[in-house]
Amino acid sequence: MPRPRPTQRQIAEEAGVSRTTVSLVLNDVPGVRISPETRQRILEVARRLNYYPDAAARTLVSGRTHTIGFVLCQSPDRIFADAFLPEVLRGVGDAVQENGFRVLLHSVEDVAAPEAYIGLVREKHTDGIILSGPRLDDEQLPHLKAEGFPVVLLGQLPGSDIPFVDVDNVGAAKQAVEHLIGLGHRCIGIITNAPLEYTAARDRLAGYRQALEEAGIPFDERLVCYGDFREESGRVAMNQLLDLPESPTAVFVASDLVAFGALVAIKERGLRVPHDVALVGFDDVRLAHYVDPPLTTVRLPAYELGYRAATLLTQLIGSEPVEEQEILLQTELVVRQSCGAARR
Amino acid sequence: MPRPRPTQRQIAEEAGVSRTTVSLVLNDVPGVRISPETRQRILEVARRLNYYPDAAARTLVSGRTHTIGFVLCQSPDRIFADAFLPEVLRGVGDAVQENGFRVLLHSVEDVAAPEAYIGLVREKHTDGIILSGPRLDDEQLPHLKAEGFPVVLLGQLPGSDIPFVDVDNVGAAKQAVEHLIGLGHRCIGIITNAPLEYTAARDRLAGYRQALEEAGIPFDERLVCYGDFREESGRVAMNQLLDLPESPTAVFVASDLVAFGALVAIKERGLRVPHDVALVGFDDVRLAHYVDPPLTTVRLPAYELGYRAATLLTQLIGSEPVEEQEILLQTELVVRQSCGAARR
DNA sequence: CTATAATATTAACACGTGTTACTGACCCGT
DNA sequence: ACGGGTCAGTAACACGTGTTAATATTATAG
Repeated sequence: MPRPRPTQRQIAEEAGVSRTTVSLVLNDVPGVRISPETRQRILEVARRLNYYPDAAARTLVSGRTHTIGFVLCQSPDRIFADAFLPEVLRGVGDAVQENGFRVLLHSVEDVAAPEAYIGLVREKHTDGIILSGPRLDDEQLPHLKAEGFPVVLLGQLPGSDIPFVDVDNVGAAKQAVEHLIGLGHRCIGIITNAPLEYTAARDRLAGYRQALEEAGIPFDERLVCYGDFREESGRVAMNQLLDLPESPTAVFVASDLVAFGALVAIKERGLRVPHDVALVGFDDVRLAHYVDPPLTTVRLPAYELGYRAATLLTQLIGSEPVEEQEILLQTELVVRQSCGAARR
Repeated sequence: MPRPRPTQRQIAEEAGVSRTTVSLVLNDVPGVRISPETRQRILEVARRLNYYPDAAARTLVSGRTHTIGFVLCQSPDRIFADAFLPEVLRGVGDAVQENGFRVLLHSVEDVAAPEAYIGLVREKHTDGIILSGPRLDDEQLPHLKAEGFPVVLLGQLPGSDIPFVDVDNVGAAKQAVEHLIGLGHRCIGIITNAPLEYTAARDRLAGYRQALEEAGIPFDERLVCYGDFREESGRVAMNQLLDLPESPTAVFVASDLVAFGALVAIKERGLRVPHDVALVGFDDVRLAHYVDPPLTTVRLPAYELGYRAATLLTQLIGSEPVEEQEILLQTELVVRQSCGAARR
């Protein structure tokens, strides 16, 4: 029969001391004087018995779980989020390990459901949570915020002052469009990644407008079309653009997936990329490297998103004074062939 | 200042009963008679105070965490595993939610490290673990097995009798090769997904041989080349095959990523797929749909892998008698254009 | 030699819950 | 009136740990 797990009591008995002393030694409590011999003896016994502290008991008495919750909201943009999830999780994992925390994963289908993820908090499974893909219709979030429970958003929630980590969508889009302008294009269209209810979509459109403005190119509403995460929406949108009397010579598509649809639409008309239409995408999905022609796009720092979010959260949990609680990460333009830069 | 979380004691006071009664009512303990009025009163107070039981206290006294660990071993085949991780995790998530469990995610860089994931178990964070990508050099696993700690492997470990869930690699490879044979090919090469130290690679090669044998096609060692997860290895291997005096008219590549490399090699020689060389891959990575020509491949049931593994684990934890503890999931051949079936 | 201080260790409480054995109260049949 | 039985509820223990206030022991100073 398997002997039971060793406890501090057993160590105490074998070492001939009280359980209190064992606890003090094992936790290396500062400001407490224990003789070196006793200390040594206890450590030896603990090692011999292969002692590990009981997480539940520790949590119960200390009130801290040393665990963070990673809440994954399965919105329509899940398709996009999925592509980066492994990288983001690696970042989160590395960060929490450095700080002695663990990760409780929780995916939520319907954020509106009252019991969505609140149990993680109320039952004290976690000391804080990362909310990936936060929604405005989230009923619970304001409560948590009000109670001072540590929360970090992966993504943004307009009008809330909850700490977040996100991509600098405005800057990234601006950079992409500037690149097209630099290649000599003056008539540049945009296909958004999603309807404008989504912050990311609005921001990327804003970046597009900023780039035009700074280059002195007038904004033309007809050159703006809307995607909805899915490939097919890109095909439809691109066809709209190509049907214009003056169709654009370049298009910034604010999502790689949508860009693939746009690519299909262009090919269906017998046109060529980048010769007839230059294309720049957004996300740098793995696929982007492989399509024909390889897609110029904006790379998201997925690993860093996770790493920074988890780091920020552990700081908040530790009540450390945190200088920046709203982090916008820079992106990187990956130039391939779809923009026409290579052929110059 | 935020008032403290309500406990059973507070409920007891407000309802004018003992704490024991509160516990009995909230847990709906069978075989205990409590008057309907008291019962009702307690439930109302609990609801009014927004009571949630404390997970740590519950775990401490019951010995059960209602949590499973998902241990992700980052082996060289991580590149492959990543592609399916989100789907697998969805499956795990759904299964555990149905059974009232949670998921503690833990990624491990170096399995050989003694403290790799053993803390999850020793500190009693979990009631059982799913080990994704188990390795033979795992020192801890035999101990856990010996102690009867519930473990389910996602993947196989030859020579161990630990419960596992995996893809039927032999059957899948056989099915793929049979398809090529059905299309009239007699000289069929294979590029493995990995060196033969990997069980999956051995099994897929075995499936290839079985298909040939049953069709009465002699096995030719020269038609076997080896990949190592990465694209580049596919390019090299395909070049070897194409350099043969009698080069194959069809090749089964036991990994999509490696197949992409093979595709490049073929194109570099000015040959065409499937006209000159037919190709079948393995995994059905998202990319497979997009390359030119779209890759015929074997689809892995990623969601189901996760779902079944988690379900099996919760059964083992509950000491339920489980009929099959070694589960091989069937795959699905996805016919696209790279195999030449479409043009018939 | 006594008063004070430093050192080494411990008893006792707290955390919030699950569970068992026990106590009253009440009713029934004789 | 009294033993036996159901009903409704409770006291008490257990789980393993962190932490504070107190105690025994020894050293130091006056």
